Amino acid sequence: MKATPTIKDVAQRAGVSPSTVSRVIADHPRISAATKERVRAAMAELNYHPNAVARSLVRRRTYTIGVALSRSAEAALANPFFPEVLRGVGAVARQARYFLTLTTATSYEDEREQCIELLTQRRVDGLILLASRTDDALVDWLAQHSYPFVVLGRVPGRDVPQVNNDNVAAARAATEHLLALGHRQIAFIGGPPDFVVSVDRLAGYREALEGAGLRFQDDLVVHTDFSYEQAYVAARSLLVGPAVRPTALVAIDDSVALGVLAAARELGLRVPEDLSVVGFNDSPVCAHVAPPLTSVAIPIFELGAAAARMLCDALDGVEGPRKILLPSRLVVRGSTGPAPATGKGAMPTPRAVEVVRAEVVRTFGGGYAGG
Amino acid sequence: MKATPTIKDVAQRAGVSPSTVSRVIADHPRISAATKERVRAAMAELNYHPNAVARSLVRRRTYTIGVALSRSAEAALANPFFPEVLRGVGAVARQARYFLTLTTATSYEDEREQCIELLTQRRVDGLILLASRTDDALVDWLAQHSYPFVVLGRVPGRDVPQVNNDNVAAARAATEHLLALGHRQIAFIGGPPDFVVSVDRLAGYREALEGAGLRFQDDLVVHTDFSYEQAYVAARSLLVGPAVRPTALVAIDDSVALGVLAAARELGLRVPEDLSVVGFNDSPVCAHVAPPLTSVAIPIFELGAAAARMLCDALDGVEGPRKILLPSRLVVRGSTGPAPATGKGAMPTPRAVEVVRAEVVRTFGGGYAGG
DNA sequence: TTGCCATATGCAAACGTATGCACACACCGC
DNA sequence: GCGGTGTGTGCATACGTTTGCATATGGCAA
Repeated sequence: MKATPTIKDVAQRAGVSPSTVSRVIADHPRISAATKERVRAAMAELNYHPNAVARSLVRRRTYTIGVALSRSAEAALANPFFPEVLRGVGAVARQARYFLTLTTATSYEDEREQCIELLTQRRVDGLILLASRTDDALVDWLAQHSYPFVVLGRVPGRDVPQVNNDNVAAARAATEHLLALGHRQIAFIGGPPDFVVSVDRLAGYREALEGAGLRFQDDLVVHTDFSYEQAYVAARSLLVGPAVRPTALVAIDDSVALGVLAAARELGLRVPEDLSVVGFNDSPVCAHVAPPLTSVAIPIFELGAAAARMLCDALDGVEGPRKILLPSRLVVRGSTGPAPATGKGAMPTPRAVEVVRAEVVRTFGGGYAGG
Repeated sequence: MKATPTIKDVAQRAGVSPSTVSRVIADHPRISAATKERVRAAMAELNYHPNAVARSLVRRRTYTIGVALSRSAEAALANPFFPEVLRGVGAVARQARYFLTLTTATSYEDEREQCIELLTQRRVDGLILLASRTDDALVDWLAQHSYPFVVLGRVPGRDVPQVNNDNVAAARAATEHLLALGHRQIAFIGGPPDFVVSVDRLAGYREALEGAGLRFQDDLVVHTDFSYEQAYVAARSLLVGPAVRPTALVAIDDSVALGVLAAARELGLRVPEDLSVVGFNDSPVCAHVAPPLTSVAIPIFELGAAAARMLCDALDGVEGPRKILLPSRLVVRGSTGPAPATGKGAMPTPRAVEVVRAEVVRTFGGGYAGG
């Protein structure tokens, strides 16, 4: 393979100067049609392609954005979140002529280091990062050095560009679904308490309870990580504990809900007759387990797409909203049903929701897209 | 934010020339310890970071590798393949001081275009790509232009650098496991026939049958895509067809196996009493469905890591194998059991495998790591 | 003819770094 | 005192583009 042709080779071949070739590449209006054609012919003959590195150097733009997703436990393997958000980011980025560079780290610190490296070395023009913890040193650093970035998730108390789904509304809707089915003892299995998503979903759960005039009970709430195994343990403790056994349960993630299903099966509890279960994320597996899992569908692709749109706009100097909140959908399947009749006169079951194969979908939440 | 400091600012501050600063960055042995210290102090004071773009231009290396995974149906959402292979690639790449750029495309053609763009524009030093189809125009193009690349998968009949798991051996082992349980009517649900993985796993299935003295029967083989829904349809056709109903089934993917489980449930067939099922990939969900799914575990992380190692070595001029074949593990769970006794005198069940909660793991396959 | 404007192109200087070569200096042995 | 060797640093130039400014050319009005 001979040396890659440069702009000079093309210039020589077309009988013009390198600057003219450069202007042809940019489709400059002051270059005559005849010259453009001749130069383009030369480029084709030599199979010339502009060197992106050299362009980046002089334009001071790489047209690459960094994506940091691995920093969260949510991006774990079983979770469809990771590839789906990347699809969304990629679709918009490509359309806006940006490339993607991503970090792959195992620890929070390593991830932070990689992001800083990407920006200080000017390998990327901006960053999209998944923010999960309630306090995040990287976000502070980025804001302080005024690097362009967009956060996927919510950063409490900091006014930074962010895209999120309305987790409070989502959890409220999930809980209200159970309330509407007549449940009164509703438990909540949350994630680590230093995760924003845990805080928000717990808040939504609480709002729904209090909105229905019920008391928030500490002993119906348990925190785990996002794993199936931990959820299994947590569910057992909730279901065989000394307290009144809950008839319904909101799980912070589908994998957690699967752990709950396993625990219930083990304890001889039927779902949904004895226990209703709601999960989050509407991962593909929800439709494929027995019973099919009722779950809150998060618009993952759209989250990624919105974040990319926001960042690309900022980089291209286009005005736009700096905060976006996307709505979710409750997908009702077989794992939720009417509350069992209690011994003492049976709570009324307001109205049964169709729970068979057909999925009942409801949309809710979203908003705050102000500048 | 003031302008980013350059090597010249550091030089001025340290009272040396830019070239000396450059040599300090590279830890050149001919720079005195005193000078090095002074320059490093200046770098720290100015918060200087070398500009990667400028370095790339003059070194003619970006220290970035492109990763193209979205080109395969295998990389679909529900599939843990995608993030896991990326983890493997990322771990090795980072260690070798390379960054990752990835393509996100929806079509095969778009993906091809993006890869070519990455290489011709010199945005990346090399490419790792998932090759799934039996014929692949991109692989030809890469080889012809002698760009550095490594294929994840197998490219039949082309001698290109590649990393793969031994799909023939894996499918053979899965089938032999069923044979050992006494099954004689074993069906196979494969993927699209123009996928190498389909061809290889079918070949392994066939080898196992013929090794046991059984005839390969066309009507026990069905091709679908990798989706749950299509698998459900295919499984129904196999299980209610006019032919003798199979007592066991090898599915090309876990999602396909889940579709089979659903079809069986629907038809009132018990698993594993009436039908044994084996899947591929050992995705996390396998352990969490009822019955837990026996599956062939592919070393996905290791595939990614090996591919990255191979590419980085090639880029760094290090000698190494150009083909790697990794072994797989059969993870036996509850979805496979002894063949049901036939009316006419019952096939002997050679030996029961432990199938309860505990997982029986066996390793097999692998090889061909020659230069 | 002169002057002026529009159009089309070239010149040269950037962008921030790496590196071959020259050079200054000190030290050494003869 | 000389050539020789080693050590530490600077000078230029190169990497492949983009772009502000200058300039050449032609047409046209005065």
